Amino acid sequence: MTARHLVTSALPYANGPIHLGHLAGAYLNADIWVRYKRATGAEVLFVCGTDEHGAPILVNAEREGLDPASYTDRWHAAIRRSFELLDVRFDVFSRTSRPDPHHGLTQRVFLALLERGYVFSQEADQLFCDACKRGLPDRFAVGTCPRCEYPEARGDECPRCAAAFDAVDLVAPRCKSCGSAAARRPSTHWYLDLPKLRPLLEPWLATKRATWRPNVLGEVDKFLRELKPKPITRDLPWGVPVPLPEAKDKVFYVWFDAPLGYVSATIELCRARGLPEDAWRTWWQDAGTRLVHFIGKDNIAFHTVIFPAMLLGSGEPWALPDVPANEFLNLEGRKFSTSGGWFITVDELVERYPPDALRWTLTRSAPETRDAEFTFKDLQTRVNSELLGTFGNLASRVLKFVRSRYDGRIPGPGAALGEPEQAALAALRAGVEGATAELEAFSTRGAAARVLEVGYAANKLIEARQPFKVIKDDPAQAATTIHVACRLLEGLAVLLAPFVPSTAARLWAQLGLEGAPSDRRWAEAAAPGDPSGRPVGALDQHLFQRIEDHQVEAEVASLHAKARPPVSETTETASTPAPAPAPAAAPSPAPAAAGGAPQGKPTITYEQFAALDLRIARVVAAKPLPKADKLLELELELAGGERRTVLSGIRAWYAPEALVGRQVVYLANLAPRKIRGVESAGMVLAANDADGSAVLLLAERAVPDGAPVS
RNA sequence: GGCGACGUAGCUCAGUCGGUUAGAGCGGCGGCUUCAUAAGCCGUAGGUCGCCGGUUCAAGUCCGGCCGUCGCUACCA
Repeated sequence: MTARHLVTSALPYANGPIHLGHLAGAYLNADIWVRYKRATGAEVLFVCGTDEHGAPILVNAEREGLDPASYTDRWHAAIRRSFELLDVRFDVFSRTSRPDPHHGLTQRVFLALLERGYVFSQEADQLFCDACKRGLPDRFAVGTCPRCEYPEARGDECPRCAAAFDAVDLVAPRCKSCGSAAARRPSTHWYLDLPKLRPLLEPWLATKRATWRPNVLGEVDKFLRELKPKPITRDLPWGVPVPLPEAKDKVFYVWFDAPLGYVSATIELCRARGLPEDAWRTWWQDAGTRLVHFIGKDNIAFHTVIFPAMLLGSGEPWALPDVPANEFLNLEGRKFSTSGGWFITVDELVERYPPDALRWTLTRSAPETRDAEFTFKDLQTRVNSELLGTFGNLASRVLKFVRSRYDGRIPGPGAALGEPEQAALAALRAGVEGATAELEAFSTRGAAARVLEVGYAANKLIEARQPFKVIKDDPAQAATTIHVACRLLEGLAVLLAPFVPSTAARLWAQLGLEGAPSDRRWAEAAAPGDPSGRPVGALDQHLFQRIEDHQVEAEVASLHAKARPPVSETTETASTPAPAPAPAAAPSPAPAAAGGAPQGKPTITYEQFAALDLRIARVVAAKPLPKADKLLELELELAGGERRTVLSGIRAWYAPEALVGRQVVYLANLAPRKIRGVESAGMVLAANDADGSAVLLLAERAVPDGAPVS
């Protein structure tokens, strides 16, 4: 078995708080696994850090009037603190915005890939609109479909024949906004040639098929089927610069540099420890190291295909990972939604509950095989019934008995071990074995269940022997039982340590042991030492505190109070003062959203503005468009009962029935466009919120339908 | 819409390679116990394993179709 392990947790994107869903998905399980591995004597490095590049951070920083560096400073600090509060202890928690070593490393890997032919640049003609004086991304170009000659094809796809192509393939391309003919200008982009890397990738993946989870393999296969070159450069002022003279003003796409953040964090740590400059290679480029990426299901393709492809293609002997990806955690029956207010931050929960209560609950409900659920009722059950009822009460009943009947010293075995004692010790050994097997398969949830079973067995021993009763007639027997129970508690402290570290340490002290349970080797949990005669420690504090019904009710109520209704009603104005800007924090590395910053557009004349036929229109009917997740088909009424059908991509944020009767702002003279088989006449105006959600512009008070807007 | 994962007791979830009467915890009901934090232990009720079809001596498990949930992706004039 490999004794050196490099463990990573997905780099959180530095634009929002960490919530329970993130924790359960990729951080807590990693922390537990690392603690377990260390207890087996393995050498482990646990690295993480914030992912700080990409357009969303740039945009959000701008909105708050901050430069991206100070913006990410804030979130980096907040996220780091949240992990500390829950005792998730990384060896290093870095950030991808540090030029040294992160930028240098990223550039070096890029150059290696380039040199070996796995990155190619394409000086593709990019469409430019000279009238608008800007480049035309796919979406802003229209033209004639090269395949079916449909005259209104979009830049990337033909709505009629469904052909996919590049904007420059369009026949007679023109600018979508002003309609003038588009010019071509060469522009260079760099691509990671994934199809070319496939031969390196597949032999390695083949070795993983037997052990990886089905959810992971499913994503891998899906991604491999559609493997195509991926662009790795962008025109942004924030990111790792592309180290080529011809790539001035270009940076790497955030997904390219982010996973290398794992490596740069390692380099940073080695430096901080004063090791030689190449020491990090022991962790990343030595056959004796096992690499494990803990991530959520949204990140699978990046960690199983793209990042390994980058490493393989660079020609250095990189370690390649195992990828235990979790599914998602829901909260009280709904998805976590930062923008919808349906979330709880770690910081806020730690004010009311001990970290260990949260760690245990999240572990027991971890979404290892499918989406799972966190509820406060569940927290209560797991704390009251499992932690307190099974473990806490066990410690209490046994140790207090030692205190009161044996003068505070653990008795030696007064008699030979009987069947119940043997059975209990066998259960402990089985627990160690079972938990080990689960952990080796990356199931912290399964392992916790096995530890719980040891607790059950210990309680059964007490019931079977009734030492509190037997002590009168057969003191030797009672002493034997209590002696064995103390050994079980010692084993349990070792087993519990990765899951509930601070509680395990307190139990350790209550047992009168020196040091900490994490000092003890994991396998030795099965055979605790002889505690005879050892004085127990202070018992003035219970291991766990009960969670009362009223607490559960209060939590659920306050969650509902701060939540916006899911998709039911249009948001009322003028209420929430929009406190913390909290766009969804995607566990990352993830690709940046494609939508770039709405850069300031060129000044236009009044005539140009007046060319827009803006009007107020009443929504008289609304229904989801079939086969489209985002689109709503709206029936609008203008003056004199004139009706228009318009499509709008707001389905995620507005329930159709809630829109009927509302007066929206409508652009009436936009060229009609057929989408998904339905012709949309014009568009309804909406603002884009920080998290990308749409907020409709509505008439502040009722006006006649069709009223002009100017 | 395409692709993927999932759908098991009132609730939360286990079920390895197809193999006897499908399991656990919580909740319900009945009992025991009082060392212990109203904690513990025993027993019991409760399931058409989403639906339909197929393969097989045998299907919760494999295959196909359908429905539902979630994710990725497309649509967001």
